[in-house]
Amino acid sequence: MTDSQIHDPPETEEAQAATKAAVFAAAERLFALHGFQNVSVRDITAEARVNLASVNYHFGSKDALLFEIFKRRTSELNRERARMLHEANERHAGQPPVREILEALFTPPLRWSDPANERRISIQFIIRSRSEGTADMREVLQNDVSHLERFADALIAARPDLPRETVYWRLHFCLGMIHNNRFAEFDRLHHLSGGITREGDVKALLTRMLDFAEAGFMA
Amino acid sequence: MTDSQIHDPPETEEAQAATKAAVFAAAERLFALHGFQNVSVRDITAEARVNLASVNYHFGSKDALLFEIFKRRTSELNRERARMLHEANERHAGQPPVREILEALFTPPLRWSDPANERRISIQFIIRSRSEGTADMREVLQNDVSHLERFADALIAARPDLPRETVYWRLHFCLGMIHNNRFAEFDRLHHLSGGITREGDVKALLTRMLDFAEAGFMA
DNA sequence: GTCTATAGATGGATAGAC
DNA sequence: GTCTATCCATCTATAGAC
Repeated sequence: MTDSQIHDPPETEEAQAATKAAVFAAAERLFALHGFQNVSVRDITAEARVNLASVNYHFGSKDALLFEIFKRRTSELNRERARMLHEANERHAGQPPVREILEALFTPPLRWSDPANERRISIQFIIRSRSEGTADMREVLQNDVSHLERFADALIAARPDLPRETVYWRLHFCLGMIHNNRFAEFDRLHHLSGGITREGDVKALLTRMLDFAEAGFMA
Repeated sequence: MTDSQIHDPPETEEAQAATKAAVFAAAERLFALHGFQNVSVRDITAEARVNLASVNYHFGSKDALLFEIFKRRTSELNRERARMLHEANERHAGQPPVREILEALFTPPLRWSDPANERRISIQFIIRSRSEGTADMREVLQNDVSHLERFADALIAARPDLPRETVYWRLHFCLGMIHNNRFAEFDRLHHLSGGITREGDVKALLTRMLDFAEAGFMA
């Protein structure tokens, strides 16, 4: 009679996945906009229109949810960068010039930053995790540098005349350029420049960044 | 120091000033090392070895304490930068070259970053306030750009051939280079490079940053 | 002025009903 | 599985004793 609850109906499973996805999306958005510590589990579940216990049920804890968002987005970003670096290697028989290496480093986060891109918020989340991340995230950032090593090696090969130390520092400067692309900094620049900077034009911004960084590497 | 000219009970006044200074120093240090939201009033008063109520008595609230540290350190930094820019102007009859303008922008925060400098922690506090600051601080950062305007104007005058928009973006890139000089990023770079980068040598780092940024501006 | 004790508010996590 | 009610820890801020 009332056996319909014994077997998991497909609707339930879909509803479960939908709930988890809603929590994930709401959390990423709120964390990216307001900071990790300024967003409570209650804020997330309210935004996602699910019940309060959903975060702990689906992810274990608030920190585990944070970490899962972090892992997914960084691995996606690293994959895109690695693919572009691979393509640059293929185009140039394993010896791409500095500009194309930097292009593989800059393009993915800038493509995500496009106002038309649904991942626009994800890159803000990633940038924020660099300064506000939990101990888990900081440990990953600290130890998981294999992805960056490939870029460092490529740059060293492209500029064998430079001391390796110099190349590492210049890579550090380039990363700083990327990490400064936060909403708040864009707004500040917009204000400073009297409104003539248009951060929505990510294609133009990419060219600007490449011009600046490539010249810096050639010094 | 200049407050000692008021004639009141010396011991009490000194003790009061000492307590306030101890709270200020402990707060700045803990905030810089662990982040604003991760440090409680209890942590601060314990570190300063004063009673729990001291923060509210001397500063009004935790946020007001944060804001007071922020105001003092940023005004000190801005003053040093303005003085160096002024000196560069005097050396070059009001038309300093790009490198000397950038030198006035980079030198103060790097001088503070020296391991031998007692303000080493202050610059970490300032950098952190850019991403974790309260609404008060963000409003100041957003609206108080008069200090940066002088640098932007000087750069525009030094490169009149460039579109103004380009100069603003390149200034933004330079600020990103500075803001990326966090302890955590230094550690990561140290790890990535196999230990060959020495961030303690701030004089060398300043030269590296100037070489990179100047070349970027000449593109 | 200093300090203890506590109010008042919030947040993460969970038990238990359904 | 979902959701409500609640526990418990923690924090800021403050009242009141001294």
